[in-house]
Amino acid sequence: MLNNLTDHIKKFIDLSDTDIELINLAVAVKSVKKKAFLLQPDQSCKEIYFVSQGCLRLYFINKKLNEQITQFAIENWWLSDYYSLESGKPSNYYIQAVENSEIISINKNKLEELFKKVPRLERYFRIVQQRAFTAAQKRIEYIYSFSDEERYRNFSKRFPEFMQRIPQYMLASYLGFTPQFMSKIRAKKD
Amino acid sequence: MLNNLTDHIKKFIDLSDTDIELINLAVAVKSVKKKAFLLQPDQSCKEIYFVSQGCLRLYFINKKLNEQITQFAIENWWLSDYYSLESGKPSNYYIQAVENSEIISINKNKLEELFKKVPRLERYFRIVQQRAFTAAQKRIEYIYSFSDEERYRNFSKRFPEFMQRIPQYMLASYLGFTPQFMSKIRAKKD
DNA sequence: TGATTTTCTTAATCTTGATTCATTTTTTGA
DNA sequence: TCAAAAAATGAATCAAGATTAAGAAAATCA
Repeated sequence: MLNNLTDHIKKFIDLSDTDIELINLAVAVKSVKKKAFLLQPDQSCKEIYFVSQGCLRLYFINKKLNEQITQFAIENWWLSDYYSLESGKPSNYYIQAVENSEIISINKNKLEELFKKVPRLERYFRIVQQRAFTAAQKRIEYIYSFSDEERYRNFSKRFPEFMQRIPQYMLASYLGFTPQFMSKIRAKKD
Repeated sequence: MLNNLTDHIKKFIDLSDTDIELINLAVAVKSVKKKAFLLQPDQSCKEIYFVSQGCLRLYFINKKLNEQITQFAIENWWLSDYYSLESGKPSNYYIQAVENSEIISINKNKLEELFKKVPRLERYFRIVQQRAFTAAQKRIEYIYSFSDEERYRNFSKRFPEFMQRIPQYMLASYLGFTPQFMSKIRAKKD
């Protein structure tokens, strides 16, 4: 549903019918099956992804050869490897669908053209980026404030619905500890 | 020097002389003595800060009553508590000068007015926020990729000049470990 | 629906970095 | 310039969470 994107944008800026048409011409809608990849290491990232429906994860393989998830994206979130996108360098990351998902993508160059045609979109993305940055900061604050066990309990209190949607080992990875440790703390009390 | 700010902006977007005037009218320049505070907990954060000269740090007091630094800002970096800024809620953070510094501040409301007069600034801040987010992501990647010792060695290789500017205990705090542990790994080899 | 793959659990041992407490070195400011 | 405060070091003990190695339970799919 293309509307999911423009509806989201309308929460932050006004859009004329022409604006909406221009946006819809610039984007592409993809149905992505669970476990399918939108980005793999050594590809350079050319697009940003808006989750219209479903869930994506961003992860890399660390030195111990485990998957390390650094972000999830659910409905109304953007996801990309901005480092690769900006630098043009090959990514270290995978972007993979955690569920069957509907994704709206915009190519980097098309987005630049779109900014020229609809300059107010700069404002929308400024706000979106600021929020993403704020969330990343909060995450760093949490990492340094709480023990792994506390972060797990905290997360399960704050996002009980989301926990239903993903396997536990993915949450363990996102929180930065092993599935074994997660079992241990879950066994204590839940 | 007001020029430091407009010069930085000009790296990303074109500015007319009028734009520059409007920007300079909206901002305030402050000389900030080492250890002076720009923000303290329970105040709500009303401004964003651009470091024209010097160094700022953003930190909070964690549950163990230690200072936890989450960001530094040196020349040409912006710093703020965006969470407090956006929500209007009282901050949990201190923003403090690490060195005698020259800081250019913009009040939140003045910035909104300025965006109306110079809409291209939305683009500048979009790019700045995207880079800040990318840096925060990289930081999270590092936290989960490397041991504390590896992160220390990594940091000292990548930013030798910056390490000269700040006390070691601040770097230990930023990297998330104790000064004692830092002494230990420095003693091994340097 | 049964076989295979994926996910979760348990337990023993090991490691990294915290804690505590004391001392030394460096910086600052009156 | 010297006293006080701030910063860095050292060593002993401790704890959170990793690792390793099974095995059990759930989900998937042909």
